[in-house]
Amino acid sequence: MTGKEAQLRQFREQIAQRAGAILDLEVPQLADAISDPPTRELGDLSLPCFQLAGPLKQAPAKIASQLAAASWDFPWIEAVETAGPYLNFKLRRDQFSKLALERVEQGSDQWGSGSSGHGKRVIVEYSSPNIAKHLAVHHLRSTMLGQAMANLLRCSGHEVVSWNHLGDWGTGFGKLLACWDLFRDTDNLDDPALELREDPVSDLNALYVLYNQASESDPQLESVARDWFRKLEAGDPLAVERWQRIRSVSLDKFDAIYQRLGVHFDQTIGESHYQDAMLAIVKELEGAGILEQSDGADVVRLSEDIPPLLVRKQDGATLYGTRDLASAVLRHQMFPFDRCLYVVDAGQGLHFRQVFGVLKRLGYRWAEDLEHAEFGVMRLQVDGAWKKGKTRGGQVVLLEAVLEQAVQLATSKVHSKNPDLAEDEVAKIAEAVGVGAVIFSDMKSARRKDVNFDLEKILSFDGETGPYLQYTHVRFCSILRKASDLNIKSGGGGRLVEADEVVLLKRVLRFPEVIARAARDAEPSHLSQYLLELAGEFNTYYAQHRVIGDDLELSSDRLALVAALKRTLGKGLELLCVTPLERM
RNA sequence: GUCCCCGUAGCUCAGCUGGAUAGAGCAUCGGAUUCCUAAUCCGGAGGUCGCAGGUUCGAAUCCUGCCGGGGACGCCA
Repeated sequence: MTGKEAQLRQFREQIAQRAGAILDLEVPQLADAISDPPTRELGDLSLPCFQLAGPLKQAPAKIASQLAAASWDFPWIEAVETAGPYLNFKLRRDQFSKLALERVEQGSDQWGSGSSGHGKRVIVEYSSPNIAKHLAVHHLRSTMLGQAMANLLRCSGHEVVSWNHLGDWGTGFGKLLACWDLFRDTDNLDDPALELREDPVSDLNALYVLYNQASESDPQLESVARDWFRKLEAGDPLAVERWQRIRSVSLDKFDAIYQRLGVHFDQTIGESHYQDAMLAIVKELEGAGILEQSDGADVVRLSEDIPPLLVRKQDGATLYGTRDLASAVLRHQMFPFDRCLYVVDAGQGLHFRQVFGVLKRLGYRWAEDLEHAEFGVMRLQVDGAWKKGKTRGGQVVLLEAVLEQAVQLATSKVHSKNPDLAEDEVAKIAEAVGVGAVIFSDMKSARRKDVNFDLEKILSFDGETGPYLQYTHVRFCSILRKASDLNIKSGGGGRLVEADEVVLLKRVLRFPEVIARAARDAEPSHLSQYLLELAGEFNTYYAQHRVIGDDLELSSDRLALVAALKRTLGKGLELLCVTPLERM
């Protein structure tokens, strides 16, 4: 509850409540209407009176004057003035800054967290790569957006189950299982054993390519692969063992990268897990009488503007959609949820509408709580033009390679900026800066927008970037370090009377609201944008004022402001999986 | 053809539930470093918010139509 109290909203609500009392009028959402005036000269908070005009049958400007004439005896209000239909409040800065800092302090480690999700459970599905392949840059979107959403939801009080829906099943794996025998002379996967290799996934990929080349001249190979997959489905011990090993080395590789990115899953359940559940769901569809035959396949019809969902092929095999139906049912059994997010690219929009639609037809009320948190495609530069990055044609850019490049560049930059640092510290900082730059660039703008993966831009580290935020955080830390050396303690804030100090405090107090909104909309960019604004405002302030100066008491109050900013930016960066740094 | 997403400065994007003069970054031009990190800051230039209607006291924001870009549309995932 501390979190909820420590918001700018509390100040707005007090104003709204008083306005209602003066006018003897109930206006439910009045506090939401209170915002910032366009210029500082006009005041610090503003209440537009348009909405009040209707119920009161008076001109907005007249209502504003009436309100201005009444008593506003809050200790933190200095003056109330009208500007036409707007009622503008000037804050009493000494009081306001004191209250504001107190509220951040009350939040302590919980600063930013709220209670909007209290008692609610959310499942977030994201990342969901295919085993036996490398994570590529295009996996970054789902992985980081999903992790940030999970963090934001958790921070706003939800119980979150993060879910990795692994692509670990399908006829394609038959080929890999066959490779063990087919290419013994080229690469015997038991010698050295897959698990002991430096890069087992690359070796598997190489064999996969060999297989596809071979099958062009020898069509028989296709059926060999099918046989192996059939064996796998039937539970043949050798097939299962080989598949397990592929799965296991793949997961090890994923985990290494997930760890670098700050990504963690509560559940890693692959498509292989739904064999029985799929049979059950098909039976259920039959029982409900909504499974129909169409061209020899089984489909479920939906409303007019959506094509039917294909549940079973002519040969009786199940499909992607069947798996998603089964998975949704199982999820709800395991963790009855209030909301279930699928962080999957926008191209799957129709697919999810179909799956959700079928579950609704089955009468599952929780189907309303399924949500496709779609995002735009990542495009790569190919011959000067931006193209969707697909695995075809070997054009895939490995995520690890991108991270390496970013870290390398960061390393040389740290060296030149800070030559005195120890080597292991440089490595740590460069890792955080390089990886942070890549992550932040992906979460800076609205998730629905397509993004061009512009490595040059990502590695520029200037302007609205992850490193910019980290640098700002480093400034906070430097100031606090210096103060600590000089033995200056944080003050209560009563001397923060500069206009830009009020701006900064208002910004800080908005933090919990921003998190709640970002969690509600499953939109990490709300937080990214907020942090950029906070950093920008501070850096402007920093250029004009000294925090630690001759006036000891003023210094200690400004230190408290810096501490509040540091707490806010630090927490915000963590939520976005960017590491806040002490130096760089 | 049907459906979904997008269209704001040269480029990349913010703009909350409609509110006062539409904001950043990059690029460009000019400036700031005896002092808490210049990965920063300040200033200049740059916009009929795709177009046309409508709703409203008020529209970049909501509704309709059109134009442009991207994507998806049954036996892949």
